[in-house]
Amino acid sequence: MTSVPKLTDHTGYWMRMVSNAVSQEFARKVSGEDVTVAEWSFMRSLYDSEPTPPSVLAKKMAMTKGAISKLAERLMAKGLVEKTESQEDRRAHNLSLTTEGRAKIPVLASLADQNDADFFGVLTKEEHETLDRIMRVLAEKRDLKATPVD
Amino acid sequence: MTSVPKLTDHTGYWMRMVSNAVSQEFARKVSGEDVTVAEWSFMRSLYDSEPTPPSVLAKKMAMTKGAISKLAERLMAKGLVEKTESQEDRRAHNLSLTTEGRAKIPVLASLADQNDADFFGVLTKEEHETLDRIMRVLAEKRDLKATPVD
DNA sequence: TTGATTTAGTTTCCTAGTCAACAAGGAACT
DNA sequence: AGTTCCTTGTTGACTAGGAAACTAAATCAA
Repeated sequence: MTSVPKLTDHTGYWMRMVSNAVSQEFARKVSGEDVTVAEWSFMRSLYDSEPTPPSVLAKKMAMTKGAISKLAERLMAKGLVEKTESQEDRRAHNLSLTTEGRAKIPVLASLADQNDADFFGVLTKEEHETLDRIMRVLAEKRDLKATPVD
Repeated sequence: MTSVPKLTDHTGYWMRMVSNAVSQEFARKVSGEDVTVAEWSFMRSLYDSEPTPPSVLAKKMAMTKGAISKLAERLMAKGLVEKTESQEDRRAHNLSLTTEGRAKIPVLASLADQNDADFFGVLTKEEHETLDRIMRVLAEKRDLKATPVD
């Protein structure tokens, strides 16, 4: 018998399901701070290297510059990010967190910690470590460096 | 020192990254058959239980009925799915694969196999089995039953 | 220095979802 | 039967992102 494999026969299927659930739950958590997952990712990336041009953020987050442009605009509208014109290059500008934006970082980070704990806390320490290691191996093999967002 | 955890400190981060890469690569593969990942998932779900009402598909795929309605319309436009009116309930109808749609299933399924192999083939057999098991445990704990799509 | 090419960022159009409002049929209660 | 409530599916408004066209500025080449 040559039966067609089921959706559930693939590891990718389960990973997508779990990953989506993790993201959705995290989205729910951060929505209390009036922020989306993409916005958190943007802000956390910025936190490491302010001020930073949009083009660098785009690379870091593996998003198009168009998407970054719109994301930055939303964050500026919320007063969490600000733009400063570049001196050297009149096309360019740099993005930074506002005081308000920076103040949110530890709050959001602790929600991220909490989310990981909520999902992976059911695993044994060893299982969790194994999972983490395998994910990093897979990312490494594919040369995945960016911050995924959706 | 109370430093803020990095994005990369969370297992969820790596999982989202790997999962997105798996999905994107699969999307690329099935696009050659002029089908999206959501469409594949829809068709494969249907394959198990034709004919089936949209409402059941929505549950199975964890999508809103609105999304299913539009997805079904796209698939009908492509001639891969067809609709038959229900006899008992004049609001309802059932969805089935067309002959053409059914013929695509084994092709797409083998692309799914290929995709899993491409990504997880770099792991040892034991690692792959462990990963698969952990994913199923996590899905089980959260009572995740549906077919994720994006 | 001027013309061509490259780069930075924005904007427009498209896709694919959610959510909420809706129409219409069915079911249940009186 | 009539009223109310529930269920089925569709639609429209909205959101978030990608792709590509576009603008303006910088760089490079002759």
